[in-house]
Amino acid sequence: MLDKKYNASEKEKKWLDYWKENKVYEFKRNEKEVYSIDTPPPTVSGKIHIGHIFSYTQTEMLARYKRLRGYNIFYPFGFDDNGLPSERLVEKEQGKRAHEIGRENFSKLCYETTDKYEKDFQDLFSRMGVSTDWNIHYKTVSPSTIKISQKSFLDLIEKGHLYHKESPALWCNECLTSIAQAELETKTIKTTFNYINFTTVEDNETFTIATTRPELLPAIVCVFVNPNDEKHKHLIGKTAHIPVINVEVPIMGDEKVESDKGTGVVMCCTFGDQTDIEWWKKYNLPLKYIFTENGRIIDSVPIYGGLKIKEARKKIIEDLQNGGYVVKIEDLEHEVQVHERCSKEVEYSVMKQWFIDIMNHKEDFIRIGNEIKWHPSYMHARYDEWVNNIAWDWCISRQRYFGVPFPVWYCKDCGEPIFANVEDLPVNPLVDKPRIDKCPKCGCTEFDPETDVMDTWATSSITPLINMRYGEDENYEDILKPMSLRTNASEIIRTWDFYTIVKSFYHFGQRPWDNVMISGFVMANKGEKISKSKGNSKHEPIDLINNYSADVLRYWAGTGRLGTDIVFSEETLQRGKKLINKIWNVSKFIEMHLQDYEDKDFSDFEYVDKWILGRFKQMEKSFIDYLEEYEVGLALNVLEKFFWEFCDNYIEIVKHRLYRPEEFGDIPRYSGQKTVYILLYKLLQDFSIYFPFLTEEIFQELYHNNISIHKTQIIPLEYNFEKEMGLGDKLIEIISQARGAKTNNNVSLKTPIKKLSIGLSEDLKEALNMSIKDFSATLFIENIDVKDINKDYEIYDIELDLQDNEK
RNA sequence: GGGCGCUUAGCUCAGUUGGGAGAGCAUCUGCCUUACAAGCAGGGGGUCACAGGUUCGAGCCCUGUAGUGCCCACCA
Repeated sequence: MLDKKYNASEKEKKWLDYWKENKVYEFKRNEKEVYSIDTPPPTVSGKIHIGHIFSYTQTEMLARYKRLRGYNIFYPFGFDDNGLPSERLVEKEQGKRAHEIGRENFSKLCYETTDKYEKDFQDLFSRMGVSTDWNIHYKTVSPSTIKISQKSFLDLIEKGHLYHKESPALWCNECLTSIAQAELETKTIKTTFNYINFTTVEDNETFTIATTRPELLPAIVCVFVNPNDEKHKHLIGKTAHIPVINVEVPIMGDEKVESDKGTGVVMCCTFGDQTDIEWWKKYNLPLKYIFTENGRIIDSVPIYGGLKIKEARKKIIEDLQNGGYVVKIEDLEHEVQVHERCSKEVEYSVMKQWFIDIMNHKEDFIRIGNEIKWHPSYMHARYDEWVNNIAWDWCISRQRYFGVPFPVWYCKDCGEPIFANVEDLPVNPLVDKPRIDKCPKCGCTEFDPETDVMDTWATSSITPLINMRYGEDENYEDILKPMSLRTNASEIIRTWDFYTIVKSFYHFGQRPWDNVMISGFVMANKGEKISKSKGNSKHEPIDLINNYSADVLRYWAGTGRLGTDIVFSEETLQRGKKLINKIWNVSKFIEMHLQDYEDKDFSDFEYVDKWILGRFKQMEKSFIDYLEEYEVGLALNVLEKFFWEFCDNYIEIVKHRLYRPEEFGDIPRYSGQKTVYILLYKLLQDFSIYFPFLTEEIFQELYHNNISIHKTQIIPLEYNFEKEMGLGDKLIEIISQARGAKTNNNVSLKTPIKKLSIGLSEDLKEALNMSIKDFSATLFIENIDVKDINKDYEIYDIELDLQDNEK
């Protein structure tokens, strides 16, 4: 028998052990169709906050739904322990920078630290009831992942989509590495807008340029004006003299200059921004690179060499002012691009880097985006927007330590790259040697290893390949090309989703998944996103689980609409707690009345039973429709609404029949038993998506016809009770009004109704006749006076027996 | 400045082809009813952000404005 009260913490532990022991969520190849989910590997350097719980749980619910629909679920978890975030975590824990610790030791520390955090993550997700098979989980830095990532690299080399080139790249002089466009964030900073006078060499005409970055003057290679700018176009073709540093550069015209921005005259430096790079390429301008990799001016620049960028800015402004070249200085607040990992302003560097070709295949990436079904559909536009506006090939070189090494050496003499053989992977070029003993190009016998490591996203983007064990003897390539579903929040559409599509297209020429499901964000308050920097995540997931239970927290995570932000709300948790309590109580009630029940073929249902079965069928259709659109929250809405109606109306009606067979008859009682037997089973199945623990406990106690409720299948009801449904709803309205009459008289609902005078349509009269016993018992009616009318129904008079109340 | 969302009761949120404005919490009033007082029944509470437009009819469709969120651009 079910306990009087449901003890969540005790039961949740019990079923976690049970599921593990019985391998309920184990993935095994079988004849069933596979449904596969590519779920985001959380960064172990971060903390799991309720935002993660929100989106991961929604995915998990989908996995449970598909499992109940008979699919073989391939649902692995991964951990992202790769790259800079892990390095920064270790540096923070050690209180030292990576280069102080040394490459070998530092990598070791990274492995140890990430292992430790992974364990915590795994425990937390398990506690939430995540139905993953931990045997197929992966991490983004492990020998097998490195192997697959290097294999991916070599495949792209072979296919000609990867190239090594000296080219301007975004550079972070805090992290001392190049970064990709996708790793940029914007930040508002206060700076000054400096108006500086230049002169023409030819006729000594003064003109003014405005810049926020005067320290770039030594890097100036050209001055641009718009050829249609009446005020300035006469300058084109002349030569500009740059004050203080005393160099002369040409003045040229380009349409891209906006005459109403600043003074309408722009200096082009190598490099200050994206436009500089465009012009540098377009007009084949010289390269004057003036920054060191750690953010200083190179020594060869007179006066300013050796200064930090901001010191140089200050000094050059002073020098310009002293020379009388500064017209004015305005305070300015503007957005700059910063590295998302450290929030420091980025610069541009020019060095040899590995790039993946993006620009030549944008149309293919758009086409693949069109082949994927996006949930909700409007998220597709964000993907298109990003792909259409991307301006760079993807730089995957990082001048860091902890990451996937490039399987590459370079000839010491001619620089020819020597690639590792696929069968030797994984390789670490710092330790391993190339197979060949001399350079095929120049014959030199010495090689330098590539010291860079790959961008984190270069590996994260192949999670489908990691999942399918790409290129291994035993693999899942046959069932995971493409995977069924990718899930993530909207902010990484541009990175994770996009890069995964790029890789999948290059490796297989096809989409990586059929569907993408995008979740919303959890807000701390209205209009305030939860973020680490604000420290506004007030609730630790583990505390919430301990205080409320995993099922309750899952309820919160399972509310709301896909892709829509929600505010964390303790009231929603309370609501979930009440719902769970209600499910428990009604199950106890049903269990009590099924003690002598034997399931057998029976279709002669009582009228009211047909009504509730019909209602369930109607609800279940919309429940399933929502889930097929990945709307777990909306599905829960309709389920919950039905459930309360089931309790408050149907159970209240049927209980008399269940309690008193001598009064109602054995067959009507059996009809009620069969109805609650079927409906509780189906309700438990539907709720099991949201409350895996609670429903398992009840299922094992009442039905136990399977090793787990999570291994059962949802099979829609075949009954067709269209007619009973509509009329039944009307009868409920009448019952509700009669109950209202009692409440309005401040008497108990048990108070007998002496006489109910009511007018009914023909249909309703028939319906009432068919359920008259249930109807009377529910309302404690002694006498009904029924008239014929044209409309559905009308209550003329309710006469209550108020004697008890008057004493 | 651009793309895509959001704005509905005091709070948290639903509202699926345009026709009834809803749920939970909070609040008020009753009720111990052979599952459940962590419950049951009932009431009050909304110019559906604002302004126009289309339509017999708009929370829903169109245009604009404001606030807000994600992403991007803007470093002249």
